Amino acid sequence: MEEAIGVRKGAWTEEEDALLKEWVEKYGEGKWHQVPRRAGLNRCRKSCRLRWLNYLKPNIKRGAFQEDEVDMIIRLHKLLGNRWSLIAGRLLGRTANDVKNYWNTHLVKKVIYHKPKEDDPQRKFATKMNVIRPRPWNLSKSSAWLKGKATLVASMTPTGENLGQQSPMLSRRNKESAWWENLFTDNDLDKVLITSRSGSEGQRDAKLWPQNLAMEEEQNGWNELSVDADNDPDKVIITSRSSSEGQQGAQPWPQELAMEEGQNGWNELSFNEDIWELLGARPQADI
DNA sequence: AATAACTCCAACCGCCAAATG
DNA sequence: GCATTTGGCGGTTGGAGTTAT
Repeated sequence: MEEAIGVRKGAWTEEEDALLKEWVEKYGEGKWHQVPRRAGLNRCRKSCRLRWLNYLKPNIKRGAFQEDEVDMIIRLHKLLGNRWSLIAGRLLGRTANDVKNYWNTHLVKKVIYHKPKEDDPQRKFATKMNVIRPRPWNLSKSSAWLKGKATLVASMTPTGENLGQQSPMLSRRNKESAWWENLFTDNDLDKVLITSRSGSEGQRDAKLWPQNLAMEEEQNGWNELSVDADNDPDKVIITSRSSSEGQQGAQPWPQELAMEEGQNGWNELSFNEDIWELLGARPQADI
């Protein structure tokens, strides 16, 4: 099944790099299973792919991370979690491995999300939320959603009430596809909104964007993600609360970053703004 | 100068989902 | 519908280089 016995491991030699580079430049990326044999490399397909993506691919940026890159990593990590490939996709010339390594060696100790104290009286109102794990997907002729077979809208209230028709077969990728679809569109805004809120209770004010970013669900309850007004990335708060506890309208408070899959909460968000614009980033072209 | 401790990063590993037969 | 193959991802590790003692 997997790789053949006796393949080389460890650091790549210049000769191996040259062979791999030559093959990819000639035949293009992909078909990695063919690469070792046809390029004359005694390496596994995964090793070839990784070597190309992380080292040999043109336009890969080397050297220290710039201040703006670090800031972007921190902000995107707060939004996306350990989705290194997605984060790297927003940083020109950086690979997912670079970003991951940088995070693990430089940032993981520095960046601490707000955590509620054990005796925080408001802690009990916290509800666990579904983690939204968007993944890049490729359009395929067999994609169910493309054929209109998949139910993309599968909203749930924080109390677990299913608002839409959620197929039991709705895979994680389907959910993520839905997330991405809605990321750049403003449909279904009456179901789930991501919007800005003014400081006053319940008011929305798009002009204040992005001072205070909130996700609201106009159903039985609501959850929110907020960004502090002083734009200090270290003060970004990801929080949730349940209106069923009678706390709707209270000022946001730091909550445990408790976004977990399979719990009650929202499954889908709709952004009526370009989130990358808000983050000060533009999607990069493939590197 | 020797070596222990630490840092960094390239590479490997295991898992998952989509594609394919 | 099922089994296998493939591509891709995030987590982890090993070793080279650097710094501290």
